[in-house]
Amino acid sequence: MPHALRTRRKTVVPRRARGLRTRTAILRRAVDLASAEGLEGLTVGRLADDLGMSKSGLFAHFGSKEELQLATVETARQIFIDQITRPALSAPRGMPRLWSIIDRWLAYIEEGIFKGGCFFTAASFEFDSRRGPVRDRIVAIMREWIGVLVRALEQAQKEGHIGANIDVTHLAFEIQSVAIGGHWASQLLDDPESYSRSRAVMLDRLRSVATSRCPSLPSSTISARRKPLKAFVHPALSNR
Amino acid sequence: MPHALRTRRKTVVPRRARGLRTRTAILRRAVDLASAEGLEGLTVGRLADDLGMSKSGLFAHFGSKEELQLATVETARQIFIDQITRPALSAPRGMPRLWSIIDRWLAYIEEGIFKGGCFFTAASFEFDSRRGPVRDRIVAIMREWIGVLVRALEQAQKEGHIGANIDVTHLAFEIQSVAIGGHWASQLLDDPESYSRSRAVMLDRLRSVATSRCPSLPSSTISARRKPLKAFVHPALSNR
DNA sequence: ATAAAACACGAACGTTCGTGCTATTTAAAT
DNA sequence: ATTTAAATAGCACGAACGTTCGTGTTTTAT
Repeated sequence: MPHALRTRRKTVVPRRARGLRTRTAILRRAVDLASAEGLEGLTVGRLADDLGMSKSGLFAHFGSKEELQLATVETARQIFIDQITRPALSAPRGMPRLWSIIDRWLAYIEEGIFKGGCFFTAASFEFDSRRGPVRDRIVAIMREWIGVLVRALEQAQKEGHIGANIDVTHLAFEIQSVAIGGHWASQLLDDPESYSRSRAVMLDRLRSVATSRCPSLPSSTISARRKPLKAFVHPALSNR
Repeated sequence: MPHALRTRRKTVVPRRARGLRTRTAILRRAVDLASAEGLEGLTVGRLADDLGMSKSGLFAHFGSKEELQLATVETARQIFIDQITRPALSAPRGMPRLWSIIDRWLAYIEEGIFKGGCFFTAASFEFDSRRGPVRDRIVAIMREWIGVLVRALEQAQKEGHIGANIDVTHLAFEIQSVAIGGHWASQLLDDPESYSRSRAVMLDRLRSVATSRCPSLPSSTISARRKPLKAFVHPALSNR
């Protein structure tokens, strides 16, 4: 809901121990709420009630809703790094590290900690047709994420784990697409197998580009027949 | 914005020539606006201004915002059927028809008629964490769409165009994922090659499951090196 | 031509939102 | 213990939203 005169306040800088603690608590809750109801659906009043504090008290920590959203995005990014990309660095370069990233990502979502699935997938589609700093930040983080995938693939190529003729950008796009597809099937269609489906597809794709020098990947689960997605056939198309 | 007591008005039934004409004009514009700014971002006042009529005058055609949203969704579905699935029926069953569906879908989006890309992709992610009739309808239409893909794949299998051991549900999920991925790359990252990327991936996947009896598919554009997705590398991950 | 029905408009409603201003509480520093 | 600044609360605002209502205007039916 854009205001006629958007007054954007600067971030509130001076902060002591207590303030920093509540600020952290606010943001932790904000990420959770925003993953479920979006960064815009996350209202100041709602968030304040949820934490048992006043609207204005909470608001004072950020100075504007936009700053709150930016801080929430930053917090989500930090969680993602702590839970997924950084731990994956302990895996050997190349395919093992790539798979570690993917597997941790899927496992983290599958745990269902955030009701709304992947925070950034939701944020991507919420802000893809808007303007301003929040969108810009989300775009930058998503480019960063694609960069992580591409780099891991390039390393796998350099290690000889995947063929030298493989277009890694292409493959990164496929991986990202299937990840988003999992979000879609899970959140919209309530498909309980959505993420295992994503995992299986990614595994299949990676296996198809792997060389004999590639360290072993987890055993494929594709061969096992899985339940079909529930689907209705459009009447106009049912007549052969 | 949920009201304490949601008063849901019945649809306004009695309608004659003039009313039907303006109603059609409203919905045509509504689909366009909603594809860009979402079904919720589509406000009654905004839409009315856009069409040079009064809020209340427009509102009277639907009785509630929810009914307006439902009618908009229905209109979008009809456009989709008219532009994509129905014309594709003229192609021979099996792989040609499947590719006709996919190609028309991508071509229609690529024309950029709707600023917000694919209406249903946007709507899917906007309503995936909500409740109510609008979400339910979107889910049903998406299941219908998956059904179209699965059925086309099954026919291709029956015609011997693709291998009998192929899991068509799996493949339909991949196709849908890559389509959504194209939307993502186009709308969020402003990647001008996004949809041609989607097309290339789908073509590649279909080619990999095609038999020798499969009628020819368009020539692949994959081999040609394409520009990489713009990406930054996360500092924490740049250290090997 | 006239009555009835359908359509459109303007003004106002109640609510929710982000935001600003001022007072009060809390915790740290002296 | 007193001072001082940060942290929170209380209250009110203007704007935008969906919605209602009374009234005028156009179209259709008789």
